[in-house]
Amino acid sequence: MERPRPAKITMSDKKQYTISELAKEFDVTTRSIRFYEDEGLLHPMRQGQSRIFSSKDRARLKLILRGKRMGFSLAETRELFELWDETLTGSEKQLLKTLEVVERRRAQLAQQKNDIEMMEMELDAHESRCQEALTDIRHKQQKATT
Amino acid sequence: MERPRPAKITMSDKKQYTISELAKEFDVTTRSIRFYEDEGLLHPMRQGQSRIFSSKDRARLKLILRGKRMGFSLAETRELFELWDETLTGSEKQLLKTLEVVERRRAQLAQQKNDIEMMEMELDAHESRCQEALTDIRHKQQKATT
DNA sequence: TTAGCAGTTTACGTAAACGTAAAGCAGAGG
DNA sequence: CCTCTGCTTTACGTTTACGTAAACTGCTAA
Repeated sequence: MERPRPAKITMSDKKQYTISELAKEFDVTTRSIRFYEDEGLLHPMRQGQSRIFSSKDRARLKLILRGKRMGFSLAETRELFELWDETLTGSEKQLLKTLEVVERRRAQLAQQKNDIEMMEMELDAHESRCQEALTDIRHKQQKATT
Repeated sequence: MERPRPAKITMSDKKQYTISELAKEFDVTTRSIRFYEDEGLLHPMRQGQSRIFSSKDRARLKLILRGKRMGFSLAETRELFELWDETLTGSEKQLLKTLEVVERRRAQLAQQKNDIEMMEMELDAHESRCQEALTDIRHKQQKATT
């Protein structure tokens, strides 16, 4: 009787996602995703009582996680989201404020790049010291066994 | 009677610091500094009951704060400190483990650099959109006043 | 029909990183 | 001598970002 399947959630082109799909893809718990929704960072639709996430939600989740890796709080990320959204509807004053925020973020990124470079240099230095200490130790072992 | 001042803590070459000096210099609260000590990240000497911080402590505080800007937890920073310290005394096994950790950090930094680049591109894009929206608005205002 | 997931809400628990209030000691200046 | 200022400890409070448990719903496979 091959009836057409009852309109599965997962369409072939994947414009929609279940909570566990996203959880698996990005390696976060469903709890976290729900929490992000509660905090106003994601706005999934509902089918019955189940959440359905759009590709926009997916993109946002990706941004949230990137923000976390960069040390941003959820509040900061939410602030960015809200600014982005206001870009479409905002007044001139709003837009100017947004540009200011963008500049501040840029400065922050510059600082972070600096921090990363310093950190890399230190890693280099300590790696060298480590290597030296290692060859030293091995040298001594060599001598001890002769 | 010009006696020599009673051995002031602050020598001219500044190898020692009080808690509030460091707090001011790095714009953190004294509470935070004490907390870092409690967590084993700083090890100030004592003069009576007052803390005296060495320039090593100062350097470490700088590293702690940099770590925070990069999104590191205090535990992660402490782990690094401990590894650095072990470099001097560690066994071969210890040193190899340290090298592993260094590699992991490097990978993390690479990821962060990537994240930052992406973020910068997005800031560029949104800034452009903002600028467009602004000229649009101003255009309309121009028309409205003619 | 029953069992078993996957999902839901509600709510209390927890770890990290401090904030903040209380209460006390110590030296310097008036 | 008294007070002020800075430092100290002790300890409870707070925010963020979830973890975890309980109890319920709805679909699907056996």
